[in-house]
Order: sequence, then structure tokens, then C-alpha cells
Amino acid sequence: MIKVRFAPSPTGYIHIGNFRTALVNFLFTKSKNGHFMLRIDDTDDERSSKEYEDAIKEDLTWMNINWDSLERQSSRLLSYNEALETLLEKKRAYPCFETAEELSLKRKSQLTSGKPPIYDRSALKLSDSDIADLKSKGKKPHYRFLLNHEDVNWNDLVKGESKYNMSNLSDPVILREDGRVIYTLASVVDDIQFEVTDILRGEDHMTNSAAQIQLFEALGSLSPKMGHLSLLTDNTGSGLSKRIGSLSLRELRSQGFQPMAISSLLAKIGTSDSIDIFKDMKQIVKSFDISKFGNSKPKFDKTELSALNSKFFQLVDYKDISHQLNILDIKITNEFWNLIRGNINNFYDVKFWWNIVYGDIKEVSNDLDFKKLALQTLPKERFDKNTWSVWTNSLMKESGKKGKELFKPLRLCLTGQSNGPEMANLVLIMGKDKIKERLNKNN
RNA sequence: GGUCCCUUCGUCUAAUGGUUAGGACUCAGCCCUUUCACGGCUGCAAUAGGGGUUCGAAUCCCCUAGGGAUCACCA
Repeated sequence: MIKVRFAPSPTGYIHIGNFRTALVNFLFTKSKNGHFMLRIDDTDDERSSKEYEDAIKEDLTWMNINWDSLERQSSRLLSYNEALETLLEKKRAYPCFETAEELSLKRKSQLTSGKPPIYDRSALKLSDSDIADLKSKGKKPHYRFLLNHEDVNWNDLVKGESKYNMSNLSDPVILREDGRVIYTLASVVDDIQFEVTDILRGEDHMTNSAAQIQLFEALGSLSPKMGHLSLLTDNTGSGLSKRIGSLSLRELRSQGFQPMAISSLLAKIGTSDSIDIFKDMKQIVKSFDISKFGNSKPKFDKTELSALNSKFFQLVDYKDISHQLNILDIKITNEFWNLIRGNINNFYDVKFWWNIVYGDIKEVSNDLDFKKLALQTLPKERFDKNTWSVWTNSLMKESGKKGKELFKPLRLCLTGQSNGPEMANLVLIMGKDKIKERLNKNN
């Protein structure tokens, strides 16, 4: 069975890039009847918090991404220590005693002299007695994984045949001086133990993956299949991750964007499928194929998201959105929803139209003569489905106006807007009293 | 700076050496609707630049330019 994991670290809110990774993993596994694991990567307990973990879960739930199992790295520390022992026995891990400051300085001087800032492995030269000596002086080691300096090859699920030469990389630190494990190792240990079959993530993990493939092997396991998605950029082409703040899921939610609009866009952007709104997650799952993802960096454009958002409202039936409408402190009926659904770009537009139909509006029209005529010709009898044509016909005769000349000002008088829902239905729902009130109102 | 990845209409992309370089979105025009929207039809619009290889290059090779990623005791 296919098993994937989404492994956020609870150090912030999920943003659009993170979420795309979650979504792609979810769609990939669900399209193969697989298992989706949520793994909280909280090994960095200085930056991690329970609040963020809860927020991540809440956001995923809001987006209709449900996990089949949940793991937390902070509860699995023993396994990581065992793995380190194994690596030490196999001479694939070694202790180092440089301080963070020393390493940072070293990198800087390497960079300024035009060299790649790769760790020089000087700790490897330490003899057993050197190490014992340093330890006896109270120095605490951190540990690195000893890379084999050779090509690592893999068949990437997205990019195809890939390779990376490991001599371009520093031996990754896998255990901190204070004894806390680091992601590189923890992730591999978990993937082995939970039998993850496929790892899908952003291409910023490309070199991690290469190193981790060696780590899988060093721990006596076969590497899962790897796939690397190109990173999203903003509409100027620069990296999105730098501005995660304004593009968090929570931000989008508070701006009135719908989960299906977000998922529809993120599931299809960068693929050879056309971008269109999906009604529910099942439909996206059906159309999903990892091989449809390309290698170039798609631009994330919020206006594209807005367009999908509007389309979603046109598509969604009252029964499927009424639970959401309930959070607005106004009563929305089926009839009202059907009236306005074609004119909603953003969830809060519901309230905007409610106010226009039932509430008070500031600006009407200042065409007094026209309003007077409209009031005179307004049918006296009870409103029904013919009211609109009866009214506009007689108004047409009285005013001598027709077509746009007639309808645009009338719409403006009644709603204060130059466009909006179907007028014939709108007057029925708005009712005679409200219409009179609008036509009598003078600015 | 080393390494890796990327570059086709404005946008997302298709075209496994031979196509009139195709589709979707946007945009424009027309039709429909006694208005806007929806819908339908039509149209505008691209191979980053320069060299090769080849009868023939978007496609293969080299160079240049631009963008991104990575080289953390973050994940």
C-alpha cells in the first residue's frame, strides 16, 4: 500500500507553499487508495509550539485534508538515539567539537575566498584519545553523518532520472551538542519505521533527499521513492517562501477565500491540466496524476484564485454552503442564495448583497425625474413573477427609454450598483416596500 | 562562489527531430439575455539570445543572459 506523510514543523502557520505539498501528497496517496500520515516535526523544541500544531491541524481540517494517522517526533526520541548508535558502529557518524560560531566563521571565510562553504571534516582527524580528552574537559560533541562522496542516483517521481554528487555537500549534522536530534536523521528513521513508500516535497529538499538516500542505506533500509515539486513563485517570479506571512491559509480564509478554490488552484497550477474549479475533493483526486507536474516554477497569482473563488460560488448549492452561511449573523434563505450566487467573488460579498437587498444603502441615484416615474409605474398589485416585465414595460412607455438606457438607471436606483443579480428576481425578493423606500430616498 | 534545477502566447502548459507551434485562463469583438453576469462563437497573442549538428531543431550539443534552490548544531 502507498503511504505518504506530510511533515510540517509547528513553528508557524501553513502557507500556500506548505499546503501545496500537503495537498499533492494527499491527492497522490488518495488516488491510489493509500495512507496519509500527518507527522509533526517538532524536534526543534525551541521554535516549535503546541499552538502552531493545533493551528496546522485546524487549517488542514478546514481544507478538507484528513489524516489517517498522526505522529509526533518529540515522542520518538529513543528511536533516533538507537539509529545514531547504529551509525556510529558503522563508522557513518562521527563526533565534532566545533562551536556554531567557529563553523559560521569558517563558512564566511570560505565564501569570501570563493570556495563553497562545505564542512572540511577536520573532526574526522580526531583520534579516539583526542575525543576522550575533549570530552573529559567537558566539551560536548555534536554528530555528523559521514557522506560517501559519490553520485547518488534516483528516479524522481516528478523530475525523472536525477543524480547528485555528494562531494558538493557538507556532512549533515544529525545530533546537536545538547543531544537533540536533527530533522535529517529523525525524518529518515520515521520514514523507515512507519514504512513510508513515497516522499513528495519541494525541490528545495533535493540535496536533503540525496543525503537521506545515503542515510536510508546506512540504516539498512531501501529509500522510499522521491519526488520534488518545483517551488511556487509570486507573479514577479521571485520566491514565495520569503513572504509567507500574507499568504498563509488563515489569511486567505479571513479574506473570504473558499477551500475548494484554493485546492483547485494548487492542485492544478504547474500541471498540464487546465486550471478550473472543482466542486469537491473527490473530483480533484480523480483527475490527479503526479506525472502531469512540470519542472518550471509556476507563478502563484491571487487574482487567479479570486476568479476560482467566484466560480465556486456559482457552482455550489445552498445545501452545501448553508453551514458556512450560518456563521454570518444574518439569515440567508435558499431563494436569496440563488439570487446572489452569481455575483459573489468573496464570501463576505454575501453580506454585501444582503445589505443591499434588505438593509440600508448610502448612495442611490440622484436622477429624481426617473425615480419619480419609476415610482408612478410601479405595479400596485401583489408582486409575482411578471411584476418586473409589467413594471419595466410601462416605465419604458412613460420614460421613452429602453434597453441599457432603461435598465442601468433602474438597477442603480434600486441597488446603488451598476451590476448585480437578475433584476426580475431581485425585485421579488426585495419587495414593494423596500423598492418604494429606495425610490423615495433622495441623496 | 561551488553544485543542482528552470526558461514556449500576459498566465498555466502541449508538442518523445518533420504540426499552420495545440489547449485552458485572461483580454477584445460578436451573439444570447429588453441590463450586468452566466453561456455560445470568433479573434489577438509564444519557442530568452547567439552559435553549432542535421535535408529538417521548441526538441540534440555548446556558449551567454535571466530566474530559482541549496551549501544551518532550521525543517
